[in-house]
Parts: sequence; C-alpha cells; structure tokens
Amino acid sequence: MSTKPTALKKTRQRQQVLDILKDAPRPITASEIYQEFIKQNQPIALSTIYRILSAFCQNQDIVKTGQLDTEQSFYEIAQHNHRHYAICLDCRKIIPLRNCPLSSFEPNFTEQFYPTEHKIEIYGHCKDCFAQKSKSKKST
Amino acid sequence: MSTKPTALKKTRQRQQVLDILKDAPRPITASEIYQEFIKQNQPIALSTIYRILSAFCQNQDIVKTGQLDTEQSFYEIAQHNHRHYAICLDCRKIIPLRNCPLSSFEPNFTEQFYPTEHKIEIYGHCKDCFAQKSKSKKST
DNA sequence: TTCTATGCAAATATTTTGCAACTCT
DNA sequence: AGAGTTGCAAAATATTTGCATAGAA
Repeated sequence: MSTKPTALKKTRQRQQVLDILKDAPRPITASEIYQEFIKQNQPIALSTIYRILSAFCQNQDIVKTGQLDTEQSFYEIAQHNHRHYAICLDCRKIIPLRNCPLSSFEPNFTEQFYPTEHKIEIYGHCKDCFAQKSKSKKST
Repeated sequence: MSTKPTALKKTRQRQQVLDILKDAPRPITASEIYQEFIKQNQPIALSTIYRILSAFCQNQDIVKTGQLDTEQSFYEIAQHNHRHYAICLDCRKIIPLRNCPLSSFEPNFTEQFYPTEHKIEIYGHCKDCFAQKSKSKKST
C-alpha cells in the first residue's frame, strides 16, 4: 500500500489548486475551486481538478469530507484537517471550531475499534441568522 | 413555510420503506432500500423511494446523512438519530456507538452559535480487520 | 370524486474515465 | 526522451423531475 511517496509533478494547475485550498477558510468543493480558476482567468478542466484532488488525497496533502444534506464532497488542506466545523442551516456559513471534544472519548474504544480519524459537524443557527429569526417571528 | 403538517397518505410503499428503515441496524442508502424491496418481491420505482425519503425527511420522521468518502446519502429513522457510528475503513462495517461525547462540548457555543443537531463519525479499523492486518504484515 | 402518490423515462448534477496532446524533469 | 499530466468528450453514479396513471381518503 505505501510503496512509495508517489512524487507528484509540479504543475501550474496543481500549484494553484493547492494555493486555493490554502487560502480557503473552510472546506470547499471541486466546483468552487473551478470557479476560482475562472475568476483568476486561469484555464483548467473540471476533470483535472477532480484528478488533482484525488491525487492529493491519496498523498494525504488534503482531506475529503461530506456534509449532512448535500451530496457534494468538500476538500481542505490536511494540516487544517483536525479542525471541526459548525454549519449554519440557514445561511450555510461554515465556522471552524477551536477545540476537539473527542480526545476524552476515544479511549472507550480500546480493543473494540482502532480509530484513525473522525469527523464532527455541528448544525444549527449562527448568531446572525438566529437574530434574524427572532426579529421576524412570522416569515413569508 | 410551516403552513401545515402535510399529512402523508399511507401507502404500501411508504409503510414498507419505514419498516425497512426501522429494521436497519444502521443508516442505509436509497439503493439498499430498493434492493430490499426486490428481495421481498415488492415492486417499486427507485424514484419513488427518493420521493418517499425526501417526504419523510421534511416530516422529520427520518434523517439524512453522508459519509466521509462516498457521495451517497444514508437515511435512518429519526428516533435512532442521536446515535453516532464508527466506520471501518477496511470492510465498511458501520458500528453504532452508545454514548455521545458532545454534551460536554456544546455549552462552549453559548451566544455564538445555536446548535440543533450534530454528526459524529469515527473512522478506523474494526477489531476483525485490525487482526487481519496484523497477521499479514505485507499485503499485495 | 378529488387530491396525492407512483411508475417510467428523461433530465440534472457530480464525479470518473478513455485517449490523444502536452509538459515537467 | 519518457513518464506523468491535462483537456475534452463521453461514461458512470446518484438524485430529481414531468407527466400520465393509479390509489388513498
């Protein structure tokens, strides 16, 4: 399985995908990355983005995740990985959390399951949307 | 938005989807539900399953989730909802957890975010697969 | 009867793949 | 030069939708 570090060649497309992910304050989709290329007037094929993301994932440079009620996949730099998020169900904002509550939990697994990673997502309403809702008790 | 409780009609298909979900020991996909209909020799269209699942979700009878590296959605009975899972990356087994580590975590949010639900998934290797791996140190 | 649900087929959306052309090293 | 990478178009998956028919209330 871990035969070799797979040495990926350095290309404009790969460098740029990496830059975009590094700049992203939260996990983003292949499509969002594509939009960013377009915004920057850099040509690329969507399929290339998928291939790059897939290669980086295997290389453990980035991490792939999902979300409760979307089918799309999100990607983020691996170093940001052990970060968890709160997701606003109203405005879809993604807020990084600072602490991980799972350290005290994992020991329970001993001998039953050997965890390598985990994912925590909190869904609810962000401060702003909560305020909005309180104001207009009856919506359209 | 919440004009009315939407009173869903009781049909064979809906009843059966519900039964299948109730029997499921873990969240399952639309496709798995479809397979189950076939196994039971009950005719149904896959699109109907999707529509039923979608209706039940809106009705809060069931809950939709995703998984780290699949694009498919999984569904489970709402009453099973506040359950979390450990997922074996080798055999894909899904193991329900008994406790939820988040109760001690949520208070941190006060005033910043108003959580309504959350999702926790632990990925790793189950007992069996871990044993397998230990035996054959070098794989193909 | 009336309104909703279902089935089928076609449409979307997202991600993957074949293959020829291209680009790092 | 040679292996790995990209772009394009087409395929594969998962999910959704239009519309006529069937079924529940």
